Amino acid sequence: MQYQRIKGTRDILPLEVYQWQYLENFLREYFKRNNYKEIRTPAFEVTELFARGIGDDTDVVSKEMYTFLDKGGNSLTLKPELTAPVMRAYIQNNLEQIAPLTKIYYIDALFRQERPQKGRLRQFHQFGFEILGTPYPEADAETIQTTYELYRELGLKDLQIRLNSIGSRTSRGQYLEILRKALMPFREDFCGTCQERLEKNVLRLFDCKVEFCQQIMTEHAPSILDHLSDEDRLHFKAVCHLLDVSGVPYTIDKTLVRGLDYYTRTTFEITSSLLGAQNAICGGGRYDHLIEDLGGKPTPGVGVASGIERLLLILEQTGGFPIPETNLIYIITLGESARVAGFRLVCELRRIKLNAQMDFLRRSIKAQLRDADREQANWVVILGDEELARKAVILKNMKDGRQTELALDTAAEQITAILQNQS
RNA sequence: GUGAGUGUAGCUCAGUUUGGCAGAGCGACAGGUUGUGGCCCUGUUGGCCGCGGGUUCAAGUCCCGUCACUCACCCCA
Repeated sequence: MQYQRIKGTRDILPLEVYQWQYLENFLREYFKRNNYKEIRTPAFEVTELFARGIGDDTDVVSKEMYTFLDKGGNSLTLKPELTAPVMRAYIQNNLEQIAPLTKIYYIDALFRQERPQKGRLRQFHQFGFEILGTPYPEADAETIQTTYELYRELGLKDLQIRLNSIGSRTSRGQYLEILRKALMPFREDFCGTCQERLEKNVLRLFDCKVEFCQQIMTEHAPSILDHLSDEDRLHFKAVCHLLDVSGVPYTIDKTLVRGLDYYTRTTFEITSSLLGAQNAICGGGRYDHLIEDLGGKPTPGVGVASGIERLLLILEQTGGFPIPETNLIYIITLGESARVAGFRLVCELRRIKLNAQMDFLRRSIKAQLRDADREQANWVVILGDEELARKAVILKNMKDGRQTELALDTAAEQITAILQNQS
């Protein structure tokens, strides 16, 4: 048996890696343009960080983490999520001392031990960004607007933005009691998992796909939006207004509850019909207590995380990738001494920063040309013993097939001149 | 953790119903053109039919087991 990839991981092969590079280049340029600075954190952290940050009772922490003991007996975990590590770095490095407001982004690999399916992997990648230091709705609105605009620039269409407020911690606590009380009378009518949810995590009842459960919920579940504090309501209205003003389309979905414990007030999610059952391309929201929960000074924050594999899945279907340019100059040689001269020419071209390559398989001219074509070379240099004898090379344009003869000694300079002339 | 589907050439898949020589297209390689790519034509290469056991004169095909992958549930990006 050959060695195999670990379940839920993927090889990114040479022919598809340009898609990743295209996206990564775009993201770095986009974030630079929007004045976000990159942050990179280690691949693993102490397990405690995630238990505290994400919440012990969440699925991510309770059953999906890659956790192990190091030789010192410390419990460490491959990061299943990025906000908590970024907050740890923010606190540990006193970033709040540098400026009262911090805008940071990241592109990174994450690990969760789940059953893989479409758009879900055990090692997957996210990019995301965070705005730290402000409680005001402008930051919430910028987070959503910036994410939406990013997708729009990539050419994505038919995105649904779902927006909700789950209130501050106090008003949410009160609401959860009201919700539980309102649903208790129907306890027996719910499906098995929902009966458990009623005990452990009432908010999740909104997610159930069983029709009858949904019917009970629409008929009898009070909306969180009716139980927000005045401050929460004003904040939410302000976020909506700013989105209206900036032309970002959204729908308020009072059933949207994010699965991580740290969220307060604003939560949102953007979905695409081009994905499978896991149709969220990103999710995010406000977290006003996370930093203090992790031992920092009370600092409000808001942010978003977007799945890179899911984004690529969409771009693949919409033909969102530009064709990569090679600018390859392929040197074809025929004969022993021509091969040596050709090698020299390749080196010379590379020295002046041109993309040059020669055949290493000593193939026929036909095979070398076929290879040049496959490699999408724009130009081919043909150098056989015949040409060598008269100190010349043939330069062939692969687009129109025309050939000209150049002097071997000055071939590199002449090629440079031709390329410059052309563009 | 639960459920369903699929495993045959490098890739995409026929062949399984009704057991009887292991197939196609694409790709790769070569020839058609003494030293000229793509298009076309011809040929060549390429297989533990996922793995193990069973039934049978005979198994890719039927039976049992097992592994892997995919999709879905839970939950999330």
